[in-house]
Amino acid sequence: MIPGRTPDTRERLIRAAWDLLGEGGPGAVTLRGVGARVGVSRTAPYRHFADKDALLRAVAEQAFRALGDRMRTAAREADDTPSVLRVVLLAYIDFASEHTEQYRLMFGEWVIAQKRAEGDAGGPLHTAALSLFELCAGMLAQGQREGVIRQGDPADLALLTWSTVHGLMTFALSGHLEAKERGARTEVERLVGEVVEGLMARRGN
Amino acid sequence: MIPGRTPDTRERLIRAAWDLLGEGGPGAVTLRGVGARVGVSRTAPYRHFADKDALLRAVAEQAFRALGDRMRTAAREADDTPSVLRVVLLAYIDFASEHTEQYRLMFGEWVIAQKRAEGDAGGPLHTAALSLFELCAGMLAQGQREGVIRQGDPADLALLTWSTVHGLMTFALSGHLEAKERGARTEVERLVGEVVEGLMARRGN
DNA sequence: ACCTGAACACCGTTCAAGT
DNA sequence: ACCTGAACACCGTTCAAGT
Repeated sequence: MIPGRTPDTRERLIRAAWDLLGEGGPGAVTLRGVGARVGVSRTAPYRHFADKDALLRAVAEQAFRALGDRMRTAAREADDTPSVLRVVLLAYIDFASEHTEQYRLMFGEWVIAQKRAEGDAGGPLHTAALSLFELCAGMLAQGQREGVIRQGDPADLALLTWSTVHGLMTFALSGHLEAKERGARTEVERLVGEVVEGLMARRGN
Repeated sequence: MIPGRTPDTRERLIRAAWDLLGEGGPGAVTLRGVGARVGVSRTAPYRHFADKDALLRAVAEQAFRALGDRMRTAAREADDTPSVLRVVLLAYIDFASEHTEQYRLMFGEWVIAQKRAEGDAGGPLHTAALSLFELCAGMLAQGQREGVIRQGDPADLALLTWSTVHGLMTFALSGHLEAKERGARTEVERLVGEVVEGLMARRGN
């Protein structure tokens, strides 16, 4: 009688797609496989989602939510602004490293067409991405008020910072970075430190 | 009798795949379609490539070559170092904007598994990416010697710069950026300017 | 309201056979 | 050396039919 006590089919389909994606990449996510894992027929998902992309969109939304939660939780654990920035960015790359396939779903090639299918602005996918951006911009604006982050449009700083971290993550995941040095994770961590360093206000400026 | 006078089937298959990719995205590239465009059967490509991925790898290699040529040509048109940096980065985003699908092939999700299939290091895909990186690092090192680019490991600077530009491009192409303001191209151009600004040496440092 | 099974159109890939 | 046609296993998706 309590709604949501046992996960309904819709929720279980999303979970199954999430797991299959994480285990075997995009190629491993088939409606047949998702149905089988949940214990329904291969056409059952069509009762809950318009098509395969709609199911994957729900997975991406959940990934955005999980990443946002993780960043906000990390933010609560630090007190001063430069450290909170570093901690949040590290939480970001940790999520991307642990959930590689979900991360690629959020920012990869596939998502562009999906946002258009959602109606460009206003869709949950766009809202979720915007919320992450605003979290980042808000932290930078706070730091500027405290005088520890350098001047400039906080939206520009946030976009540039996010772009750099995303770019680093992309190169790390694609192996373009890995070849240079063993331990891509440590390498990215160090470079994120440099990014934060570059955001700090300079004495007398 | 002159070898390469008329393009052979292999070359025409690559060209057809490049065109289909550009016109309709990854979904439009099918071995059947490629064969049809060239005027051979759908199984003919297997006489020239091990499988579909091998054909796409050849397309990616050509894209890397085209991007490299474009950057080097742009570099020759500018004289002083700060301007050459800006010009080369703009050539980069121009290529990415004009050949969106090919650009995604070079740095998207697909390429990771491919590099592994190539044998991680030493493969043409990895060599091509490394060559672009070294072009960027070389320009920065030259600028440091001239005293116009700030201190730091040129490899780090190159990686951070490239990551930022690639990240900006990703967000622009994915529409995450586009929503904020009309004219994503102008926006990216302005932000690339900020990136170059951040690389300049500061007086007295 | 939710699920099923059969069917359809489309893939990549293999292989025996042709020139 | 290069190409072909038939065939196979696998997709997403539709639809009439069941409870």
